[in-house]
Amino acid sequence: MQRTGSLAAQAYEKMRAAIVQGKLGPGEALFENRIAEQFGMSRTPVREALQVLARDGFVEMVPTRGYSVSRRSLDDLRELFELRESLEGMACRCAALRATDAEIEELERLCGAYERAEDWEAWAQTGTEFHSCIFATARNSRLVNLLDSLKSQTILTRQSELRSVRGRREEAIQEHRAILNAIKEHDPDRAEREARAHVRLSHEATLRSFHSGL
Amino acid sequence: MQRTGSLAAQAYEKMRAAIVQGKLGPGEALFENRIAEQFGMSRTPVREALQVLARDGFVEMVPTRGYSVSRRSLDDLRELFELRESLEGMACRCAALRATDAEIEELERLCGAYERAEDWEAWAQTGTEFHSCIFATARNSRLVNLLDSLKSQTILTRQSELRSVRGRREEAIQEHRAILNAIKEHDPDRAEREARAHVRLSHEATLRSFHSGL
DNA sequence: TTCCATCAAATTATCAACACTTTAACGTAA
DNA sequence: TTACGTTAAAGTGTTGATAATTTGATGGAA
Repeated sequence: MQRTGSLAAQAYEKMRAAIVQGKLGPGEALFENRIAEQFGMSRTPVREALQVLARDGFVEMVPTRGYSVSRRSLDDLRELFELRESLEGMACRCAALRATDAEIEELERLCGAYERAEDWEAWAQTGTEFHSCIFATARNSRLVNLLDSLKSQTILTRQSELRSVRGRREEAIQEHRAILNAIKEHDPDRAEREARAHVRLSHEATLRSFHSGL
Repeated sequence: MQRTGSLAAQAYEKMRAAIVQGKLGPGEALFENRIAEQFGMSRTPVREALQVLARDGFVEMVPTRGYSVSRRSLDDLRELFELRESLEGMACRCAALRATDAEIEELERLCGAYERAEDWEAWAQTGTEFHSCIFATARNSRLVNLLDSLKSQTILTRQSELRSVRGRREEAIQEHRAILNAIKEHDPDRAEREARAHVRLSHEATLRSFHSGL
């Protein structure tokens, strides 16, 4: 699917935004023809977008019956974090094995930028850059694709986590630093362990942020 | 995509088979119209099948430019096995945490069937059933989907591994048994460790089978 | 009442045709 | 000769229409 410009890509983005923002509630049925009419395009790009949304876990698809917005639950959150723990752990392991001096330098720079970020937007930005750099260092394109897909599904939770859990940012900084140090020393076991701990703590913080309102 | 009957599903299966069997060589360009003509259907289901094949890693897609059969390489093999190690490890960890007595009994039965299997077809069948049962026990639908997709990409290598590497089957039996024991004792750390070792050894055996001819 | 067959409405699956984009060949001029 | 603009061929992106499927309502028979 063309990432920009194509109607399919536009339909994907619109629907994803609507789901993430809660404008489309969990379990709500989605009909190709109505959405196509609403977006002012034919059913084909809508259909394509729906299939990608299904792949990414935003909607559920039943052949010859239709689509509906995925019902999010704490179980879904658990599934996502289990996957992230597994995959980010492996990514950091591989990064520790394969990082060049230049990449380590770049990671050092990004980690510093993350620590110095002042507002919430900058945290999100630099944090994402740091993670992306690690994933690139892992030299596994399939892993990167999967983590990209997972990331888009956890965008909402990430915001609430960093924003509403007191002291979470300071913890996250330390965890990033620990991962970086393990990669610097080319210690794959420790890199994986630290990365998985980071994801687990993030999961716990997210759950706390849910309990405390949201 | 409808799993049976639908033209899109048929197109998917035909193309996947052609790629796995080498009838479509790596890098070969795939054109919607020619394939549609060849299969006696319109471009729509072909297009849909190509997009799913792209998701599954069998073909590469460049927007507005077209599709081509993925170029397989030792690097691809490495990527796939790294993912399997990560995900199967997590699956076995979760299974050890969550297995009920009934599930353990079922796993025991399947493991026994695997050990008693006589011909090559039966090994493949019972081995797949054993793995599937573990994945179901892990209670993570996304994990299962990903592993399904990965499995379909490693079908060719699995055959050569078990068939051509002497003693690999006996090793695999022991490894399965070790995983099962860890799950039985609800020891997630050991279950994950054994599963990852199993995947790593499988990777090594596959590489050996490549060296020894194929 | 309850079960089953039938039918109509709604929706997905597929098709053939049209519109846009990319590529590469060709010709022209510096 | 080489660089560059033009253009036609080929292929993907999109459309609106048609075919096939599913679902639930309706009505009759056991």
